[in-house]
Order: sequence, then C-alpha cells, then structure tokens
Amino acid sequence: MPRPKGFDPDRALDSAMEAFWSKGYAATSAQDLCDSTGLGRGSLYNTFAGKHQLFAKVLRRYEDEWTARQVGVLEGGGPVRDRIRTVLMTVVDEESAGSSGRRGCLAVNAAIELAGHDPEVTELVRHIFVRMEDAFCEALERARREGEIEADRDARELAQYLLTSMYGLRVLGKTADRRALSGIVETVLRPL
Amino acid sequence: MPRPKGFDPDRALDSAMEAFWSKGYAATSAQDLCDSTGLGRGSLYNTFAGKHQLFAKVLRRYEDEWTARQVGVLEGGGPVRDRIRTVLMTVVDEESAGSSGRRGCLAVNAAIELAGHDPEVTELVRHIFVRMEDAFCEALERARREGEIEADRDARELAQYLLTSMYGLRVLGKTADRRALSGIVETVLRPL
DNA sequence: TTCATTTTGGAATGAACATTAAAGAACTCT
DNA sequence: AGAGTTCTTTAATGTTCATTCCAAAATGAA
Repeated sequence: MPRPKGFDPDRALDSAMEAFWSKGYAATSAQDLCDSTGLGRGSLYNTFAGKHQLFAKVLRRYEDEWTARQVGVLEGGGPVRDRIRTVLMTVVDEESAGSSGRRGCLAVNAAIELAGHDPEVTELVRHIFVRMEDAFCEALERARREGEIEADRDARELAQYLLTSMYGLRVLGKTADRRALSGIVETVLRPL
Repeated sequence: MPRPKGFDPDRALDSAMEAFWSKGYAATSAQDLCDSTGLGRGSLYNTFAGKHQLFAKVLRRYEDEWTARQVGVLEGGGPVRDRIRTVLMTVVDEESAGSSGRRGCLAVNAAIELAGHDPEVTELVRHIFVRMEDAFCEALERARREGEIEADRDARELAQYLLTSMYGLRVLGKTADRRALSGIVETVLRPL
C-alpha cells in the first residue's frame, strides 16, 4: 500500500474554490492555488491534473455544496412564497456582505467569464442553472396543487422568471446597496 | 507641427472593445489588442497609457455607443410596454446570436469579472447601470402620467425590477435557448 | 530643404505564467 | 526489516505577460 496523502483533497478543493470564487478563473494563478490550499505544485498537479480540471472539479463541488443548499430550502415546508423569499434574500445577504464577501455566485461568475469559450464549463453551469430552475418549478407545482397559488399559472414559466430575477440580483449586487436589493426582492415576489 | 497619427483612435477603441468584449479583461493580452486594432505596441501605449486605462476608455465608449442606444429606444414613442419589450428582445437577440455573437453585455461582463477588485471599473459600471435604471424609470413615469399604467405603481421600483430582469437574461443567455429567453420576456412584461 | 516633433514597429525587458522532471522522503504491506 | 508504491519538494521547463526603449520614418512649419 502506498503512502497516503498528507492532506484532505476535499478540504483542498474548498480552498481552491475560495480562490477561484473571489478572483475569477483567469486571474487565479497556479501559485495562488498553492498558497490557498497549502499544497506544493507537485501535490496539486498529482491530485488535480491541472488548473482547468481543478476548476471543473470545483464547479461540481459548488453544485453539491451551495446549489444543493438552496434547493433544500425550496424543498422545505411552509408557504412557497416564504421559501422563495428566503432564497432570494440569501442572495441579497451574500451580495451585500462586507469587503470580505461580494464574491457573488460561482456559477454566474463562471458563466459570464467562460461560457462560450469553454464547452465543459458551459455544460457544468447549465447543469446548475437547470437544477435551480427545476427546484423552483417543483416548489411552484406543489404550491399550485395545494391551492397556494392560482391554478392557471404555468409553473415552468414562473420558475424561469424567478431564476432570471435571482441572477439579475447577482449582477446588480455588484453595485447596488442592500436596501435597493431587498426592495427588488419584494417587487419580484409580488406577481406570485 | 508633429507627425499625425496614422490611425483613427476611435476606430482603434472600437476594435479594442471588440477584443475585451469577446474574451474578457484578463484573458485579453496586449498582443491581442495589437492584433485587433492593427497598432504596434508603441502606438498603443502612446495613445492609451496601458491595458487598464484602455479598458476604462472602452467602457466609457460602450456607454456612449450601446447603452445610449437602448436609452434612446426607451425615450422613443409608442406604448411603453412595447418599447420595453423592444429593449428586452434586443437582449434576447444578442444572447442567442450564433457562435460569432454571444458576447453578452460588456458592462455586465466587467461587473462580474472586475467589480469588487477594481474601484474605477466598478464606478464606470455603476454609472451605466444607473443610466439604464433612470431610463426605465422615466419611461414608466411618463406612461403613468399618460394613464398607460396604473397610477399607484412606484416607477423607481418597477425600473429596478426591469433592470434586474434584463441582466438576469444576460446571465441565463449563456446557457438558455432563444425560445426560453423570449418566453421569459413575456413573463417579465406581464405584471406591468 | 531643414528643423523640431511625434509616430511607429520591432527588439528587449524582467516578471509571472502553467506545467513537468527528478530525487528523496514517507508510508503500508509482507 | 525490506520492497514497492505514492507523496512531496525543489528546481527547471519554455511560454507568455505587460510594459519600456530606441532608432528610423514621417510629417508640418519655417
């Protein structure tokens, strides 16, 4: 049996995520990744074949860790309207965090920076977007069956509308303040 | 009198915009800029002090050329609802362009890639966002005065809502198809 | 034509880039 | 203890990066 790794690959993946998340793909160097993970170049390239493959792994982990959390909220109990508000207000909270935060959403960042140039990343991002849309859709369907929202509304259509609003908040969050963002959330929720 | 420049700086600025727009800031090298503008390194650095200053100039020109065009549509005649639809459908058209297109919105790209790290770019982007929001707001106010929309609606609130939807479309445009995007436009327009 | 000035393109700069090579250290199993 | 395998570190790879420098070409004014 071989010598075991001297570090936890998942923990390293989280550190790498942190780096990519706050600096973007292109602006994060191999040195940055070594610094943030604490690994040597050799260990890094042995474990994650290269920068691009590492980023792909990071994106998959982001879906499992962060997207899944938001999906979980939408699958929870209570009025849908409140669950959706919780999700959107989480976005507002993240975007109006102090200078330490403001990293936005890794999937959105990746979509804007790489979609169109990088097929693999585009596919991973699409997967995340679809998963969120489906979560919105199922929550709305359930609400419709239980009579919480009117029966003639198209759940899929509303889900796409909410997804658009959510990612629009991510963009505006770069320049708008918390007060404006939470106002928008209420406007978005109104037609529901 | 000195020797005049052998090129049109505004035309060069447009070429540089093209490069930054389709590749992003970090991924565009000085060589890329020389190739796309046709300038030598000397001319480029003599005219636009450096990559960063050039990008700032490009962003200002983007506002004058592209943002102003959308503002113009909103200031035009006819029902507001139609004018807003035109603006949003322009976004859909741009996002579902063939492989040649799909550059998105330069301001959104810059916001996601650089806002939070680059104060100057953040300010330039904010300016563009505010200008679009104001244009939406004034169009809505006018519609309210002329009785086209109900008087109890808050124009500023609606304007922010539309801005959010517009930029959300930019994000989803990276993975969604034309059919989905234009469906979203109608959903966004409905509560108006 | 000559002067003063500026543009221009190419060479040159040194730093940072992603990645690979190699050698020794560390570990498990026999 | 020893063999076999993997990990880790360091050095080194060659490329590309943004930017600077410089000599030569080009221009308008005198």
